[in-house]
Amino acid sequence: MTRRSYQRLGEDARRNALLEATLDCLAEDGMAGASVRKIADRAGVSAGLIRHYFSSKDEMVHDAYAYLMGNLTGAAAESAHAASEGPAQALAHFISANVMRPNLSSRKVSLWATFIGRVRAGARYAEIHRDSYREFLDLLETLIHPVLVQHDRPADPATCHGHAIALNGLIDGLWLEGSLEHGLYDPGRLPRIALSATEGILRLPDDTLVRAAAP
Amino acid sequence: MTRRSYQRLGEDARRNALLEATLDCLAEDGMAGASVRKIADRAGVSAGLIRHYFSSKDEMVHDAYAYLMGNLTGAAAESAHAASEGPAQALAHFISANVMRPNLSSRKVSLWATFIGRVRAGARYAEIHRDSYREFLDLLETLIHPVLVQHDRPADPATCHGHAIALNGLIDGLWLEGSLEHGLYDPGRLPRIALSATEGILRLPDDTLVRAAAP
DNA sequence: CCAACTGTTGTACAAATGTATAGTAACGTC
DNA sequence: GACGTTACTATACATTTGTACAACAGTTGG
Repeated sequence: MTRRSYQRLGEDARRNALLEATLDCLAEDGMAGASVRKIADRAGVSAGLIRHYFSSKDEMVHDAYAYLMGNLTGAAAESAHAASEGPAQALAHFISANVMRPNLSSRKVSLWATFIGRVRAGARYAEIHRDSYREFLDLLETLIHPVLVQHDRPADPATCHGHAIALNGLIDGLWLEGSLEHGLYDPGRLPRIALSATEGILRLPDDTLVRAAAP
Repeated sequence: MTRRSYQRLGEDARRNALLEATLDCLAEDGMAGASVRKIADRAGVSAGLIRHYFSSKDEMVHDAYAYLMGNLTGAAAESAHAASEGPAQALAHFISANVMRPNLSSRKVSLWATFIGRVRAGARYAEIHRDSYREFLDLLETLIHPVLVQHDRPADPATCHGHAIALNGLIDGLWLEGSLEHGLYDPGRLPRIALSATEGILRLPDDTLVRAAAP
């Protein structure tokens, strides 16, 4: 019996490769099709290895969820951080980034939805969801507040929180439908729609954010 | 060998029972856990019967998706239709209905998300999604237009369409997070948040819709 | 260059899966 | 009340699943 040759990888490299392979399989075939054998195949290792890194398949899938959400929020937060011309620009860039590539991606939406479908029944999924959602809301609130102050709009915590909830809904929904590429409209219109809607929700003068987002 | 006694049901009754059982199983265990045996158990029939009504398990799941979406949009459309005091009230009721029970339901969101996760890879899922999304957008546009006219706001088709996209995003996102019961805020606040945000997006005077929705 | 460590492979196994099919019994019809 | 139709049950079968485990080989330190 000849045995496959292989390369020993460090703890983290192999772990990440397995998580990426898990996400690939999940994006293609959903929970039903992501078997340990397919995942191992995709990662270029044998099925048995998975249990060397994760105590069960479930644990691996949970970790893959947390890994995905970290990437998603991280990418959007970065583009807000990169904006240096005042709070309106930071908010505008953050919102735009969420409805443009690379965040706007059918693969990412598919994964996100597959996991969301498990939140109700799986306590661990619910935990990861709640954490990433809270992080997103907090981020939004800190971006909204200075913009409201700048335009002399009410900016008490309750108002900010309500606005953050509404904006998160808007972003989630637009990101979702835009990513699914159903061909009902051009996703290129999304940033403008999102910014204009945000101006309305926050009762800012028209074009405040649209102008801030322009290059 | 004693054989289970049973009752012969009409074509439609049994079909619907199987679709409901499918949704129940999907809501609990996702695609991975919804096996023909579990579904048959839940419906109180033997596993073999499924193939008498559906040519394959996949076909049954597809049908269950279409069945679910029909119910969701139908319920919201009804509450808009029931409003008889002008266009603002119809729009306000439609939006409220989408972020309140019975549409606000963790079971429904779980199902919806599980299906959305399959849209990318399954052509039939994509078709059902596109159809139900288009129906929702059209419905929104016909509700928005008279309200804009009433308040002397621009109401050309392009503007209406953009507003419908934004509103759909807002509704989707709020419905989703509200249904997941993560405990980060009180879902009872959602109708007010949704209506206030809609006023902003459509640039209507404050409280126009909030007042219209009041009993 | 050898020895110890452990990342990695391959195989084994019971349980669960979708489908196929033979046979049974409930119901409408005459 | 016998009869034919068919909704329905039960069993069988090949595949796939998650997990377990023994054997192997790449790597590191001496």
